[in-house]
Amino acid sequence: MPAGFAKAELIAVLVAVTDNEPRVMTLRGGEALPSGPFESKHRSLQSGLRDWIESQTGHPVGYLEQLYTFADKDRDPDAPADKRRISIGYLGLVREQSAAGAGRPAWHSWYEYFPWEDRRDAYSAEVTTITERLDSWASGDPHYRQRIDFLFGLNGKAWNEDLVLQRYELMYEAGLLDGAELGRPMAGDHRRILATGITRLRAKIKYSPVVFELMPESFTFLQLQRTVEALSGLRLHKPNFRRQIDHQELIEETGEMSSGTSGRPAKLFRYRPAILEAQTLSGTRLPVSRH
Amino acid sequence: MPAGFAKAELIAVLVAVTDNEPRVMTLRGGEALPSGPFESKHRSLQSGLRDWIESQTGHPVGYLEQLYTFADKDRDPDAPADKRRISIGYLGLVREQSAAGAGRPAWHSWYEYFPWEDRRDAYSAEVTTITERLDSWASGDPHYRQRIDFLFGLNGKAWNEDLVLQRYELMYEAGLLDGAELGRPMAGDHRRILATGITRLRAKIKYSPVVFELMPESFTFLQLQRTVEALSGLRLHKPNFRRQIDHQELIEETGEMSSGTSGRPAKLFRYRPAILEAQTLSGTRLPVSRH
DNA sequence: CCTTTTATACTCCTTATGAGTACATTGAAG
DNA sequence: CTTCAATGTACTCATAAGGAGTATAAAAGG
Repeated sequence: MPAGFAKAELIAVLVAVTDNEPRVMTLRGGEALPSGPFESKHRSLQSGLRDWIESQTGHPVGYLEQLYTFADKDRDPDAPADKRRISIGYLGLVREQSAAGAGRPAWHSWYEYFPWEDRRDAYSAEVTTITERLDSWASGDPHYRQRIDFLFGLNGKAWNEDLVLQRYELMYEAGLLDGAELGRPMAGDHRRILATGITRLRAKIKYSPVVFELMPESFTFLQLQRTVEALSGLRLHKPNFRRQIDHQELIEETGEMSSGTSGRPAKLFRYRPAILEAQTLSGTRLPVSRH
Repeated sequence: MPAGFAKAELIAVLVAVTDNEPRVMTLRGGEALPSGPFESKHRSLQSGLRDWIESQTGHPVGYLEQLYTFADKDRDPDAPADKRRISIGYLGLVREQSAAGAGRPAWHSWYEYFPWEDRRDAYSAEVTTITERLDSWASGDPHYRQRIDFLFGLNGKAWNEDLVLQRYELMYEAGLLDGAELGRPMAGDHRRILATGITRLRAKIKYSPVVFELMPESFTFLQLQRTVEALSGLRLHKPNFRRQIDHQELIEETGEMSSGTSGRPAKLFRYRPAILEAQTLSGTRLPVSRH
């Protein structure tokens, strides 16, 4: 086979949020991400993947974007060099998990695989284990010390929820992921691909209204907040969250009220995709000169 | 050949800034981006590409990141379906253009290909041509009207320099790119790949210190500003640019002064990569609750 | 000496954001 | 029926960041 030919497949990180847990679609009892060979019948990868996902989950994919193409040699140590496997990863958001599609997919909380990424409540016991083991691995090297502090928010540094992949890679490098003690493993490099997806999504919710792809038609402020909290793994300040959302004019009242919950009923809102154009919220951080 | 095998190649958007112009490395007289077959000898795509670029340009690549994987069917209409070409695109930044490497690469300003993206000074004549032709294409459809206004900053909307790819795709859809009148064409879909690279870089300079990969060892504030202006295609407000930069503590004085220019000599600065950890500047836009 | 060009330091005002307080409604426990 | 827990909603206050413009300093060149 001439150089330049390789086995190509698609692999999907499909996310939904149910019961305030971010869930990812898995196969093989939760140890693999859905993937399949690169089919040639569709015009684009995107449209082909979209069809495939809808047949699997029974739900339309609200949002789909290319994540990353994984092709390093060490992902598949046994494969011959000229048949290196290329996986084109996609991140997809679906509105809710389905009962059962063709492949009977199972949805698992992504914190099963990355328990240390959930900082909504008390840190899990794993966190101290991790930092202790990282400490002994670094054995006083100031360069690694600084990196650990930065990635895990230690010694005065703030925790940054976006650094999912970098934390995973440090732990991998330190040999903490060989056993099954720290989070649930996955086949091959699927857990790294999942980490890539979480990283992308956590970054994205800050400057783009993708969260609404995960919300039902109408929802309360608190439901929206809980969804963002689930994704970011952080607790948010309620009044400030409200202020930020309605300052952006992304949602509007439906006129209905929530019911069935304890506490005072809340107004229901819906997303206003009409405003979608103005979405590129952040816009500029450059000090532009407007004359 | 079984399904799942495809021809894979690497393609690079290599950027340098010289004489206040953002330049991209090209082959074949400026009509193609450098690309090559997927070689299997390196551990990762990244390291293989890095070596290749250094041999081509004679300069080390300061920064290299994966851009996007292009695989749509219509990029190569003549190819049989089962031999679809997959191109893995990378964005690389080099410090200056070299005299001549092995492949005698030529550097062209990226505004040759996208003249409408340069808004540093008076808009080029092309801009009015474009909006007129888009207008007649949209022929009053309010949906397209709104999209044109948003993408090109018309009718009260602000120009957003990040929407390079979206503008290119709208123009493509409207059939404005068939001839050679609007910017210089490139082979195949290379111009779209370049648009993807520019889009990524323009977004990136806002929240990450990648600009410094394009700067010489020491530089003045104005040189830095001119580089950012070249990349973003915008004029910046000088005092505010200064304030923003030194507020971030990314650079420090070398102690030297600039010379040889007209006007008052300026202090020279250097980048402080020591602070690189704290780079993730933007950090949070979520109203986190810190207890 | 005066003009041009670049460098650098401020001021002013508005908006965004972190943090906390106060009060309103509901259902459930006692 | 009262109280409380849980949720919803409206504020205030202080600080930081950002847009816009002004003022002064230091060089080169006529």
